[in-house]
Amino acid sequence: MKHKPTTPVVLYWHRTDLRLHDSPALTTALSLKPSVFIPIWTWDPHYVYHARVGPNRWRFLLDSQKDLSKSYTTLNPKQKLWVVREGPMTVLPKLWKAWGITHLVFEQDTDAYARDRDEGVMKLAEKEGIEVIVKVGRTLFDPDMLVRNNQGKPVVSMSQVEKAGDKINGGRPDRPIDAPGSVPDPWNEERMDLSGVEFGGVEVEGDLNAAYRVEEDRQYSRIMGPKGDFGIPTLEEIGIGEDQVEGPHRGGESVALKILAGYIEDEEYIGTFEKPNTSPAAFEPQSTTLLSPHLHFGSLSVRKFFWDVQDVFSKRKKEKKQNAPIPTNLPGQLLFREMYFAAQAALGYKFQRTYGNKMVRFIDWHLQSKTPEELEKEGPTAQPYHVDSPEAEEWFQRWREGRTGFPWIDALMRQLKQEGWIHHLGRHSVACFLTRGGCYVSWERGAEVFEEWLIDHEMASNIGNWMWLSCTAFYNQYYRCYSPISFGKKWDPQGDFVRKYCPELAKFDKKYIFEPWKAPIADQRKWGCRISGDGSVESKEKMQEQGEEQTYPKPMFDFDERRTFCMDAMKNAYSIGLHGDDREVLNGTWRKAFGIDEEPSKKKQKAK
DNA sequence: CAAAGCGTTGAAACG
DNA sequence: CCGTTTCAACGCTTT
Repeated sequence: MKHKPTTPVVLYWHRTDLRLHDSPALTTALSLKPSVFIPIWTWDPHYVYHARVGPNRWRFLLDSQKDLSKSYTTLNPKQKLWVVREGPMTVLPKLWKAWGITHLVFEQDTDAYARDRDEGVMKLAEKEGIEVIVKVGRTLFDPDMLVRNNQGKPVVSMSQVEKAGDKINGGRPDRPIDAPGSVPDPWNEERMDLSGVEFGGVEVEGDLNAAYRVEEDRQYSRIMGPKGDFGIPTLEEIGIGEDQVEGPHRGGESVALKILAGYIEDEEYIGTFEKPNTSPAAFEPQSTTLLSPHLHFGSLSVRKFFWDVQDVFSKRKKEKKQNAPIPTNLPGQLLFREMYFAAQAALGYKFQRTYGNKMVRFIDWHLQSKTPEELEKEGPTAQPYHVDSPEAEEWFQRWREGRTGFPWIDALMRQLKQEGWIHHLGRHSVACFLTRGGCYVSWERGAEVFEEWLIDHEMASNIGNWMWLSCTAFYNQYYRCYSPISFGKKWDPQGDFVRKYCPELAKFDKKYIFEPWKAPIADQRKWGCRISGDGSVESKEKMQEQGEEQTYPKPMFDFDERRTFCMDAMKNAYSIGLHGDDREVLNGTWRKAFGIDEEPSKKKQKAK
């Protein structure tokens, strides 16, 4: 039998659980009565260079880390969040050795990369004789358990989630746990110092976020950080200029708890909240809670959110007040999250893409992802998709940059880029527009843009929602299509939302605000903005030479024409009925099934 | 104007 | 006659 030290030296590994309240893993770690307790964050180069992360999310993460670190220091002046700069697989064994660690504790993570990483770490720890404790705390239910309760299949509907959830504690997640009132000391300064430990270096090749680095990247030089103090990275170290971070949304557990408490106080809001009735055009304040980024970084516990809302529901029920029903109410929103986590858990890496994914319908989109084999051949700097149509590529770029010429779409995309958040229904609008209701571009392109810009980016929810909106999984009523004109008018009848994010249209009458190209040229002149060109820098400059100060692009296509095209194409693709794991998709012969594998000359003949 | 698909239900068929 | 299986019809899909 192995000798167990009586005084545990506990390494607590924070990842997407940047909080002290309701953390089963942290509570367990402290219940070991550690003689030494070291809460760390590993600044993982995988996330830094190989996940798409825009400036707003970087700041949100740094906010969250700073807030947590401060909370630790408040509990114990010797404590903070100790940030180490290196990949976990190489740096953790160094820490175990240098600090004489006996226990490693962390919260179960959810996406495929994180689960692989954790499995690797656990194997290493076992070899080194470190005891590892993992607790579920990121979701209401253990996603693996939801899958097991659904006959091992990914859950694809709300009723399946409820049924599978009912088998766990009768559908009632555990109540939240209080934050600790104290934390033990780390080692003394001398023993904490890792100056003598060799820095392993990092692989920077294929940096997906290189475009944001306007300053020198100084994140990695030593394990203890450039200042040697285990400090939280700064935006300057990451190479991001302050002026790139425009959004108003800030991170941190104390911010999250304050926001939640504010909503909980408003019992009418909590009790009557129905997502479909909240406006995607509302800003300052927005119509939903905006707690999603806090759920992502774990600065808010989902169980705390769930039970605080349930308690308001119970109170209202006693008072004989109606509560909004599942799935449109707040708990329902959290259950959708569970559905996506469980689908991800069931499929692993395959969940993230079409290729090899049995749950996702195959559609002959433009800008299809390259296969893993193609990407392997082309190396880490490869373009991730095929440009099968220069026109579709142009549409995709214009969508991304908010210059489609449809003000509703452009306002949303600009809000997304500037602030890192848009309302759920706004996401529906732009996602439908890019895929089945406009551009007919692969949902995987859209998911990559959302991954980059959303401060609340969560792999499972992002991928799941893109499948939903593109009608490739979870949802299939492709004939229900969002119109960028009438849907905008419905939610923003005065056009205020459009005017805020497309300020060049600020003076346009509401009659034309969603279709500015229909405004007479005299009015366009009067309102100080000509509808012309494609919104690119070149096209704007050209107009300026002609004396037009401001321009807004013409619509990049006729929407009704595109809607008809897309619906016919979706109907065709549905009737062909391929899925991501079908042979034709894996070996590229799907083109034949769709009749687009022929030589161009043959195709022309056929068209006649 | 209709397009899809899942789960439920209840009647009919079956053994 | 009864219990079981099958299948078509129907209602519901967060927006």
